[in-house]
Amino acid sequence: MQNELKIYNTLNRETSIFKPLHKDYVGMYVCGPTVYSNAHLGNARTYVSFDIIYRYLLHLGYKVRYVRNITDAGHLEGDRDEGDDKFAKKAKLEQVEPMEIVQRYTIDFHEVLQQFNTLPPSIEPTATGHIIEQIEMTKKILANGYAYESNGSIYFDVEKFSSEHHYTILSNRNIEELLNNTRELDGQDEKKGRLDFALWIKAKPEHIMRWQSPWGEGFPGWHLECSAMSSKYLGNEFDIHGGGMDLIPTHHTNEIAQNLACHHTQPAKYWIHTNMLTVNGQKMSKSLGNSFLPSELFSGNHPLLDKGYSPMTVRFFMLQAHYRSTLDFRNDALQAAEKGLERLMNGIQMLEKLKSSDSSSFSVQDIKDKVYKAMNEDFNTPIALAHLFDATRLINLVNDGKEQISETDLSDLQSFMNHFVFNVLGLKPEISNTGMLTEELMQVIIGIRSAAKSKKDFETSDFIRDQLKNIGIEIKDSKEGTYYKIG
RNA sequence: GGUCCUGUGGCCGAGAGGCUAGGCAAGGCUCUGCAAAAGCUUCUACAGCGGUUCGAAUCCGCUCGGGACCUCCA
Repeated sequence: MQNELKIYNTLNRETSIFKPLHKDYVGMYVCGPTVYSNAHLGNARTYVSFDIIYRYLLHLGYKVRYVRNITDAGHLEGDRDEGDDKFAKKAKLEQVEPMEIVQRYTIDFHEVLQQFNTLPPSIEPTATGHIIEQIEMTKKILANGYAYESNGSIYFDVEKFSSEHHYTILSNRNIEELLNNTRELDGQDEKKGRLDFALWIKAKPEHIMRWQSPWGEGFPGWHLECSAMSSKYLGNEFDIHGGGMDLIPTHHTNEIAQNLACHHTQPAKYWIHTNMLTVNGQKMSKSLGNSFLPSELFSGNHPLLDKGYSPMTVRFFMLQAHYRSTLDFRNDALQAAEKGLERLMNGIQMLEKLKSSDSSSFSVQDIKDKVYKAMNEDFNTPIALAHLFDATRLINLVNDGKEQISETDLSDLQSFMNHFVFNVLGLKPEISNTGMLTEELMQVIIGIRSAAKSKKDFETSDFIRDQLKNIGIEIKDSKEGTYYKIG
């Protein structure tokens, strides 16, 4: 099963069988957030997508080292390589220390990802914790002749690099066009070429976040940190490098260039890129001002939403689309996901109560094979889910006595469904946080109502039901008994 | 302006030459004191035009929509 996993690789735009560099081990680096503001839902989608990839690799038995950085310095506004970085800017705005900004939004990021039930990475390095490594790398790139100093800053020489290497291998862009693109350049005297980017930036006097370097006080360029940290924790060559698609043309392109210029190796064997989350057909982004905060989504406190949706509904919603497709975010679609998730979860609950027969009228192995096949096709979660829904239908049919399942098949299906849905897809049952007292009180009330019902005192039973409904508690009678739902 | 991607039923979304995706919604049925829920089941599709092919949603061309990147972005 393991050897059948296929991954789409941005490097050659082909889907091919995944072969790790070292048998049974996988090194995976994913570009993390720049923590200068709240994580929005688009950010969350990327990390949920890589969470699925991480979980599935673990499920296949790989020992995975998953490194995801926190960018807490050096990320410039624009590519002008001048002025304040994002942290200093925000810090000024909010009148706090830059590291307070970093702290606040790092915590926010972790909280958001936890709500979406993503597993933490193995290592989560920060840019500020790896200044020395970045300086060392800059030195090497300088020594190798792919960078130059200009007014206390160090720039990567793209033109020189591209004469020897395929600079645009990831983006598949035409380098000549990029170089000749007559887009407006405002005050770029320091750089030789318009594509050149900063490895190290000289700090202005008012700049707070600054470090001592051979070239004076300054701070590192954004692209360098990922190169430095991935090399440090995963080696010069590792298996998977991931991130959002929007990182392809600049950030990842430059990362590859830096690694080649420094170590003479292409860092990752497989480059995986996730697609964007859109709102009404447009990319969700901070600059467009159409981003959703997860908290707004959970509470429903947003003009585009009718109501709030739980983190698991949103996670499920994301899984219903392939990670390389754009996913359009809208109220109706969330509503549909909420119902769909409920159906799947009900199926899993039902599975526990199923009675087995002497033989099975359908093949459990067949279901499992189809689900694995889908996941092996570049982590195709929508198809995997489709087959899990087929399984759900069969579970319900067994319950209705229209299909049969043997004892061994039943326990096989139980462990498979539970493991796959909870551990691989990372869904979890939503626990109502009403507490034990509410639960006990509800059981008392339901008991009274059931007693009235059995005496055919429907006036009383309906009265209880109506009163509860008024305070937002719904009573539902089913064959298995009466249960309630809050909200 | 340049480069590239994309257009699937009421909605979201898979598929990528012949074989039903799936979920939601809608209709029917079952269960039920009633209601709700739940379950089963049915239906509706491949932007338009032309071409290749025995056969196209899937390949090619054109037209018309939508989007991304070329600036920071997950």
